[in-house]
Amino acid sequence: MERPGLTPERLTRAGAELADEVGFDEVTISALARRFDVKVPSLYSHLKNSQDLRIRIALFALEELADRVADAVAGRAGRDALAAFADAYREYAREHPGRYAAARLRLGPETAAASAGVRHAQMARAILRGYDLDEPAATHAVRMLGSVFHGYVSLELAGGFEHSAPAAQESWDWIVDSLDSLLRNRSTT
Amino acid sequence: MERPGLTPERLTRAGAELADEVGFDEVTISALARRFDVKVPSLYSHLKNSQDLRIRIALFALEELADRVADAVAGRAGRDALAAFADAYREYAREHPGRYAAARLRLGPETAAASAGVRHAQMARAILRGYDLDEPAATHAVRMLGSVFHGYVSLELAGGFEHSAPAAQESWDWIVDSLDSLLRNRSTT
DNA sequence: GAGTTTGCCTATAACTATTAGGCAGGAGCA
DNA sequence: TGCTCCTGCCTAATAGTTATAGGCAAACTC
Repeated sequence: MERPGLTPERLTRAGAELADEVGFDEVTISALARRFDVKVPSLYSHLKNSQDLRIRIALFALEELADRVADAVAGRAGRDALAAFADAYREYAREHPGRYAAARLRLGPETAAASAGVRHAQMARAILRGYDLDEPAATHAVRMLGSVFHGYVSLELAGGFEHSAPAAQESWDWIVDSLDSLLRNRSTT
Repeated sequence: MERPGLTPERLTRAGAELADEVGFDEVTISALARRFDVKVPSLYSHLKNSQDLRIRIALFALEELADRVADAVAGRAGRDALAAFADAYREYAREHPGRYAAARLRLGPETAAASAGVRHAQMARAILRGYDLDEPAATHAVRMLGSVFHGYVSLELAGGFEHSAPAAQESWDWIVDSLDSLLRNRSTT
């Protein structure tokens, strides 16, 4: 009898793929066991429970997304950086809807503090360095950017813009443009 | 044996209350049956299945929220209307987190078209009348407002602003203010 | 090569969703 | 008042998911 060689990492990765295929809410220990052709209780040697699986997928997605965003904004500044930042989020969500949903999972304070969520916040602040905002405006702006991007992406994923003109891409460009000029207007210089 | 007098409407309302207490995802046919002190299969005379229950709660929440928003913006225009619109959403979400989550349930095209979701879109457009935007800018703006408000509220409900200064209310005011000036700048007049 | 550990297994129990079919009490009619 | 019917909640049964306990054999350790 060949051992499938289960590990928390492999299970997490497979869980992320499963999430993209069937939706994060549909990620279940049972489905994961089926995918590895293994009985359900076998997974409990590697995962505490199904919430543990969800959290692992969330942390994995946060890391992966942070890497992508970091890569996208590297070497850019100002409007360019803002657009790269925004597009990185949107593209990740479109490519990996299940992982994106996972990244929105509510984490406990300790878990959140140890997650790549911290990098996300740092990168958002870095983007804003190009706009010369002082506190508390910079914090407000970070929150606004997070809200717009997350809100737009989740409405788009929910199909909100599917059956109406203009295309989602056009509104996205318009919004990124608007945010750029808004932030420039709010600049202290 | 007294009959509890179940109806789809009573079940929907109780489901909405349950959602606010335990979260929309935790709303279950079983929990609802317990709440009415009735056996689980009894509910199937009134509800097609658990997805049907979810959809009913979603439609109920959309109606209730639309009523609130309509009430809030009545007789207002411009910045005033924008703030009232925004606050109505945020307050509803804070007061009824489960119902708010329900209102974000993905509905089928036919169901969505027959829901109060249509009124929401109309109200957003009405707010923008005060800013003289032409198409397609008006549509872009509707999408942006929806994104910001939904994004902010869902990040706030997820606890994203809990452990950092400044208070969520301050950022909210700053954002509404910023959107107002952004829209005025984009005005055609 | 014996002993130990690891990793997947069977068995079991609880909860949820769903369907089928039964029974009793209230509504309508004589 | 008595009969019938039908509505509304019931019991019974099946299936899927989560979770725990304990077994057994393959794979490391020395």
